[in-house]
Amino acid sequence: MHGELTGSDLKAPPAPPSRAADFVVSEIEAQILSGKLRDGSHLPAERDLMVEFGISRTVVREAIAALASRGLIESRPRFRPVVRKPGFDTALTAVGGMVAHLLSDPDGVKNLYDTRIFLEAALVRNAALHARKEDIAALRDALQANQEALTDSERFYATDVAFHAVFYGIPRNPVFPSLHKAFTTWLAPHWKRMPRSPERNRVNFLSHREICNAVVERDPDGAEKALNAHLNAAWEYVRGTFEPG
Amino acid sequence: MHGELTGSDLKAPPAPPSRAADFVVSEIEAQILSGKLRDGSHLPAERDLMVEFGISRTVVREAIAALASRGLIESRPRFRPVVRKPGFDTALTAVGGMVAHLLSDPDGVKNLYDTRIFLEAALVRNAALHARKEDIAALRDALQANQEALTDSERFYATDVAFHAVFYGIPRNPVFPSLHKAFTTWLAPHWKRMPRSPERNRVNFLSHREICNAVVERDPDGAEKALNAHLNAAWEYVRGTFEPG
DNA sequence: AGGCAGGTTTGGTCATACCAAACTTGTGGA
DNA sequence: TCCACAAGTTTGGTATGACCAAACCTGCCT
Repeated sequence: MHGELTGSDLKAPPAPPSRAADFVVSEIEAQILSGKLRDGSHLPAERDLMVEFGISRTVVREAIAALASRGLIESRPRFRPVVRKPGFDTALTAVGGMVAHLLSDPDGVKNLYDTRIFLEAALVRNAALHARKEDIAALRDALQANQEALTDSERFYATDVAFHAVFYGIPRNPVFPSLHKAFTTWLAPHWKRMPRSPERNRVNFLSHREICNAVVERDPDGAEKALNAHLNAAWEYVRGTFEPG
Repeated sequence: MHGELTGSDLKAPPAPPSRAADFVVSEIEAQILSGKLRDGSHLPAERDLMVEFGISRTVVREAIAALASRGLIESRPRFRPVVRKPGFDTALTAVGGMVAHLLSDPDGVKNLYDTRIFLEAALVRNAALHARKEDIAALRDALQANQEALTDSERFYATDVAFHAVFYGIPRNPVFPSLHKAFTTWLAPHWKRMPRSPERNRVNFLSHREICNAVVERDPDGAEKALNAHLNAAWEYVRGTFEPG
C-alpha cells in the first residue's frame, strides 16, 4: 500500500518509524498552513478523506484525533471537524489537561505559582517603566471596579483577575494575555477553595492599590516589591488548600 | 437572519452528547494518577484493555492515541505503550508541534522571541540580585567555554545556549529550564538559518561577558540592559531568515 | 551456557457493517 | 410567500473480524 519510509532515521534508539497516519497528519497540516483549508472551514468527510489519501477510515480517524489534540482542528462528537489555525492561547489550552496532572503534586502548584509571580513581577516593573496613558487609565478603572466589588466575593474575584490582566496587556504581546489566561485557568481550582471574605478582599484591594500607585509614580522597584508581597501573601492562603498545616 | 437561539433544545457551547473513548481516557488517567499504573511500566495490551473495559479495539486505540498526544503515555510504533507521568517540559514538548504552526507567521516568531527576551531580562536581573556562589561559578564556566569555542560556530552555538541556560537554572524552579528548552527548540529552526561567523561569535561572546560581569557586580539594571541589547541585536540577524528586507 | 529458528504476541492497517445524530430536502399548511 | 415539519441522506461513533510485520518468547541445538 504505501511506500516506505526510506530509512533515513534521525535517532538510533527510538527510530524505526513505521507510521502511516502521521503522513496524513502532516499532509493536512500542510493544507491548513497553505490555506487550502481555511480557518473556520470544516474538514472533508472522513469517507472522502480516505479516498483522497487512499487509506482506511481507521487511519483517517486516527489522524483527525491527532490533529484535534494538537489543536489544529476542533472535533465535536457528532459534528464535522472545524479547521482551527491555532493561536498562542489555544496552544496553552491544549496543555491544560496535562498540567492538571502536574498539579496533583503540591510542588507542581508551587512551581507554577512561583513562575507566575516571577513573570508578573517583571510585568509590573515593565508597567511602571513603560505604561502608556491608556494603560494607566485601564489600571485605574480595574482598580475601581475591584474596590466596588469588595463586599461581593464572587465579583471581587473577577475584578481581581481583571486587574492583574491589565499588566499582561501592557507589553502588547499576545503571548502574555494567553499566559494570564492559562495561569488563572490552571490555578483556579486551588484558588476556588481558598477562603474568601470581605476582609481578605480588602487586604487584596489595598495591595492592588499599592501596586497601582507605584506604577503611576513610575516606581518599578516599589511596584515589584508590592506585587511580590501581594502574591506571596496570597500563596499562604492557597497552600492551605492542599497542605494541611 | 435567523431568529435566535434563546435556548430551547440545543446546548450551546461544549457539553453535549456522547463520547466513549473519553471514558477510557479518564479511567486510565485516573489509574496513572492513583499509581495503579506506575511511571515507566507499560500499558496492558490493547486486546486486554478492550475486554477490561468492554469496548472494541477501535475505542481502545483511540484512547491510547489521545493519552499519547497528551503525553501521559509514550507510544512507539511497534512497541508496548509506556506510562509516563508528565513533567513540565514534556508538557511543553507536547505543544511544540502546534507552536511550529504559530511560527509560520513572522509575527508569531517575533512575539515568542520578545517573550523570551522579556523573561530572560527578568532572569538576569534576578541573577544579579540573587545568584549564589555556585551560580556565579557556573556562569563563569559557561562563559569560558563560550570563549573557547569562538572559532567553531557549531560548538559556539552549543555553549551559547548553555550560557543562557545558566540563568534559567538560578531560580531553582524546574519550570524555567523547561521553558528554556522550549524556547531554544522552537526558535532553533530560525536560528539555524542565521548567518554565523567568528566575528558574530565574538560579538555575542562580548555581550555574554558584559552580562556576566554585570551579574558579578550585582548590577541588575546593567545586566538587564546588556541582555536586552544582546538579544535585540540577535533579532536583527534572525529576522533576516524570513523577512527579506 | 550461548545463540539461533520457529511459534506466539501484539501493534498497525484494512474492510465492512450498523446505529444514531446531524444535515438536506421536499412537501403541506398558515 | 414563508415557515414548519417529516422523510431521506450524510456522516461520525462503534463494533467485528481479519491480516501483516515486527517484537517477544520458547526451546532446541551446538
